[in-house]
Amino acid sequence: MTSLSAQSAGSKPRPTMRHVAELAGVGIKTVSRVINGEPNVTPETTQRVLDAARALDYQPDLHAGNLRRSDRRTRTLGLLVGSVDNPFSGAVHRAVEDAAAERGVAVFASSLDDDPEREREAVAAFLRRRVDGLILTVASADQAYLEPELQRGTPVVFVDREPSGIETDAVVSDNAGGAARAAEHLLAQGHRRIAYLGDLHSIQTARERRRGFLDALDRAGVPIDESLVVEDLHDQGAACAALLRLLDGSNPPTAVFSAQNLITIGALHALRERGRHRDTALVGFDDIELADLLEPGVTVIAQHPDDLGRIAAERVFERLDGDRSASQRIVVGTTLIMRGSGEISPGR
Amino acid sequence: MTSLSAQSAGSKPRPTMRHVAELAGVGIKTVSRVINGEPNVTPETTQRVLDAARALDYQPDLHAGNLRRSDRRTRTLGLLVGSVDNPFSGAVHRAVEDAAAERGVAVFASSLDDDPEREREAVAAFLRRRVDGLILTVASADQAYLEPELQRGTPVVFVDREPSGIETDAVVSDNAGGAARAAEHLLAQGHRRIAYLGDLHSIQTARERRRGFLDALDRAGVPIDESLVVEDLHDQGAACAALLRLLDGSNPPTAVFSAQNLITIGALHALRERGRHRDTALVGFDDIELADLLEPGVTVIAQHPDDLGRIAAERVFERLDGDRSASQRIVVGTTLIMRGSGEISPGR
DNA sequence: TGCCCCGTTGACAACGATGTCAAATCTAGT
DNA sequence: ACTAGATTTGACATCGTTGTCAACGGGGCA
Repeated sequence: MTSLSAQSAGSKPRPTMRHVAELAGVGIKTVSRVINGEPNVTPETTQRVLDAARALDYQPDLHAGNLRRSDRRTRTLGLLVGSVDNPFSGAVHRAVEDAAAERGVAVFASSLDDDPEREREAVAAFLRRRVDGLILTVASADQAYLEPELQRGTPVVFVDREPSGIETDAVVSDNAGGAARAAEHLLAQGHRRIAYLGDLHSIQTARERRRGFLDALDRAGVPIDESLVVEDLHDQGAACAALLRLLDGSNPPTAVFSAQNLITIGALHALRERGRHRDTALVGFDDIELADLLEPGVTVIAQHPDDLGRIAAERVFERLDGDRSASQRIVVGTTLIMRGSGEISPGR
Repeated sequence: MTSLSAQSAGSKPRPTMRHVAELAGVGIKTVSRVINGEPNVTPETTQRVLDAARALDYQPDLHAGNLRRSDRRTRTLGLLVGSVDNPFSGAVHRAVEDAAAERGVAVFASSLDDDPEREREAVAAFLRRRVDGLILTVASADQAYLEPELQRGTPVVFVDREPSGIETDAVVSDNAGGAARAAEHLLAQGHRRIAYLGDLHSIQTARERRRGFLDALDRAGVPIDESLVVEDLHDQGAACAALLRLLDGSNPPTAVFSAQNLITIGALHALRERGRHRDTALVGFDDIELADLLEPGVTVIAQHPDDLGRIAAERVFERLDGDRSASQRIVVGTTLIMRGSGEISPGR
């Protein structure tokens, strides 16, 4: 007969160590020992416990254990990226996940959307869940609010963008260097009127890329036409519209540097729309899928998001393993991939 | 002077409600009331507690609370997708995240890589962390192992692929219908020799797409040339190689249906490599970025991963809110997007 | 003035697990 | 056969929080 005092919604209660212990006829601590592979349990006892655990489909409660355990590790990481459906973020995420999974660590992922408020909320959500470490892409102007958490020993590693107002590890692309490389490449083709299409000025990497680009023009002694430097483009549509405006102007650029993947896609649309894709050079920052199949292929300064993610995760685990050395700023290089669009000369 | 009995690594201890209570000069239960916004606390007491919490940078421990709380909700979801760096998965993930964030729920994301073992490990990792619900894309042949968890009342919703060996909610694309639509579209252009490039036969959606495709040919009375039906292609390289082989054969296809996004990209490479992209028709299953900028544009059967993710998340939350109705199988339609490649006729 | 009631507060047990420690059992050595 | 020492086992406190419940104090009413 089934018990009359069943659960409310017909759902069986979740088994605990106590249930397993009862069924196996041992003490609860012995179950704990078996589940955690601690020594000094006879093979027969071990087997009885394992059988009981299997019979009840017992799953240990990591958080209850963590509450009492001395290391206080939840084996959980918090990851904040631009957006989980952006390919760049996806690659970072995947690299972090791989490094984490290897160590039995699960990853909370959140999307930032370049919103400082989402940043704060995501971090708070991570901390309430007692993640062992944080890997963050940030949008706020100042991350000093993380200082107390850092003092408590929680590893915090910044990825993609550098921290401000706080001293901690960071893994970033060589944004200025990559942008300069793009500018130099276009200058080498003979271009002098190069448009710059950039992301929100509030984003640290966007400022870096702009700086690298402008510095390179400066070094080459090319005067800067302010009307060709457009910032605060945050999606394909805005980028497309901005470039259309430049192309339709009286003195259009002969080359374009688009400083982010979505902006590059918007620029590609604008060039096609005006039929200028074969005579206007284009170099994009960040690689894009299918760039090699377009005609012309899209020349890009490729970042290495997988390296960013992997290295950031490794920093976190090194810190968790006791590394107390000074915080590092690790710069990952970029790679110029020539596919055609960046090798168009201004002659026409 | 600083205390001599400081922390080992110079890290301050994490404050608990007890510390806040002490600093505010109140009982610990009063702190709990304030933090959780429970009624019956005077404004002055509330203020003192909030000040103390702020001063200590107190963050409540969600898991400790959950242990005692009656609802036993961790406000956490487990999401298993193909791979977090696949654009389709990214869109599903983003939709789930948005629905979850709205409710203060955090999301664990894991990549499946179509590996049954990873599936089991990811699910176990989720359950040890006591997620409130599971949204799963699966690779195993049978998910009966989830039955006990389902009995305990944990909502489990399958996304993208249907469950097997278990009765629960599922949100899937109309795979057979979409594949049939692709076949019909190519047939309508006059094609009779249409190649099928499919994913691993072990994947349920791959079998569905193959079935839909073959059934459509059958209905049209077009004989099936087995040599044109290639399965078990799991990445760009394999797809590219397979299509090259077909193109180099004595009787190449006049049209190609590529049944998955990576396969479509591999097919595009193969067609370019042989210079056949303007005379061989191509329809891909699943939309791909930049498909509209290629020449010809890539005709696709677009899925709606954002809808899949959003609806799956909604199902989970409805179940959590007490919905005990029979499990549903929700089918999300696909959309044929004509961009040129699918409208090439066999004539040449 | 005295009583009741309600708003406010805190002591205490409990959630599911692990660390500590002592009790029980076994082994071996004399 | 007896004891020392090692091995196996479980009772109990505890982690940070919330649910229960009782105590306290003040206001309103008879």
